[in-house]
Amino acid sequence: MQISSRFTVALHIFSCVDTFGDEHKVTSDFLASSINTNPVIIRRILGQLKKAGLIEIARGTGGITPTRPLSEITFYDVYKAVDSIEDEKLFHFHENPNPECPVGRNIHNLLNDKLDAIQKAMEDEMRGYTIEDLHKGMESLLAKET
Amino acid sequence: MQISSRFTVALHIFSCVDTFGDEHKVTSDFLASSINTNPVIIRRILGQLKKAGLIEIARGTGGITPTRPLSEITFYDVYKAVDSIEDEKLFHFHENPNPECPVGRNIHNLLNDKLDAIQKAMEDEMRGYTIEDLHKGMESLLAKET
DNA sequence: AATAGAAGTAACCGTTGAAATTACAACAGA
DNA sequence: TCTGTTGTAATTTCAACGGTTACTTCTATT
Repeated sequence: MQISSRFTVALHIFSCVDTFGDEHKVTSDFLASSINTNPVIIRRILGQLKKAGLIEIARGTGGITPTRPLSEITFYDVYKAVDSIEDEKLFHFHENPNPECPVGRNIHNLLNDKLDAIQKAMEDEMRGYTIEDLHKGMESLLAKET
Repeated sequence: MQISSRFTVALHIFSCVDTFGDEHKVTSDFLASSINTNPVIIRRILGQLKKAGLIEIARGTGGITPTRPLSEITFYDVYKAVDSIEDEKLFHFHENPNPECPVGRNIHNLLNDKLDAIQKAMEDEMRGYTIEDLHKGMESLLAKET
């Protein structure tokens, strides 16, 4: 099972905004063309990023602005914004194990902190990468293109 | 998006085998009852664990045997066995970004190693927990039950 | 004030994967 | 041979994702 592409699409969006935002406006149509998807898909993801307080969106005229310095927006922030439901854990249990079975009634409690630790390890690594890292990496790649 | 319950179900199976395996045989029907699901679901997961070389299954008579010491079976082994497809990464990209867009043609390459590092952080943490840990933890919980 | 460009959003579709279920074939031990 | 159990195919239901159309709302510009 894979994490939905909304996450990588959101990072793609940030990269476009950082790279092109100064020269011309970055609209959902433009982004959809770069990513090769539908503008509505983009708008839905933009809506999630906005709802999470990561960007502001200018209506009518178009244009996307991060609300804080790029170095303060981590991959984790983006992930949480587009790819998680309130209180949803990464792992999930089969519902209603048999309480009459000793294992059944204890397994949830036994696994919980271990699974949380695994999820936390992933999220901590995510916190180690910022949109600024992404921006600099992209600049470096583009400089190499000739 | 969540990782499928096959992972926690597989851990539940191991816990049952460890806890009850000496006293009576642990069949797919018994496991299905403890987990509260269908025996066929169990058999399919058992098939994956067997295919991965983690257990052996006695046909006809029933009975599940781990193929190596419990301390040498990690959560990662179980996860890989039941919840991943050959060469499938945890994250995935939207297919075919626009090669005419500078960001579109570089984003994949730019993100790849970062996403791999995040996935690896999760998997490394998974390697830190073994079926033996699980077994001991369950014994401890059961001892506390009175 | 009217217009044009763009975001917001509802409604619907097709595809995919998970979980569940039924049914039956294959196998091993008594 | 009979019985219990695994192996597996076929089917169903459901939810989520990605895609698409169509329309409304908003804002800058003319």
